Amino acid sequence: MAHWLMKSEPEAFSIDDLARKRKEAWDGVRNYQARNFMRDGMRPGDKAFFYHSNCAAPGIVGIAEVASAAYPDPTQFDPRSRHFDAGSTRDEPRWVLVDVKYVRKLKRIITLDELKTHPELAAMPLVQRGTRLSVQPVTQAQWDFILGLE
DNA sequence: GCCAACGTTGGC
DNA sequence: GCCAACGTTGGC
Repeated sequence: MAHWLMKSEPEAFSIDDLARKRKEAWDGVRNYQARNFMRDGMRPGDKAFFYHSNCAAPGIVGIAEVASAAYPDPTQFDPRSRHFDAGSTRDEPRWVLVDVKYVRKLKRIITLDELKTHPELAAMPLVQRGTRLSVQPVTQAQWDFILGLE
């Protein structure tokens, strides 16, 4: 079973929002690399760190579970959506999403600052300069190490 | 196919 | 709100 990290701006959708809704379609991903991870890598049952980005204290705040295979993101077909993509068709959708369901919050936020201090995590795209990938793989070793920090 | 311009991400 | 870094677009 693979592990992942998924970023969300808490102002748009936070771990508490997921806790309340239990399950959410992870729409709006418009980056090919992130899409490919969802489409080709994710399987139901995979676990993912829920990461809060673009906020006062960026960091890992919880755990979610992949709850579906990848399927077309409906927002790409909706002209009123900010994620609308005029170049995508229903026959050949460009963007996909997965459903994610709430597992739990961490006992505390493990901040980006803290993650950066550990050499064990230096290979994570998350801590590398200039990387903006919003869906990224996490190795078993990194996963276990981070949970050990909790 | 190059690359400048543009838009977005996301830490700070 | 700023701005560095990056990905995408589109003219040529």
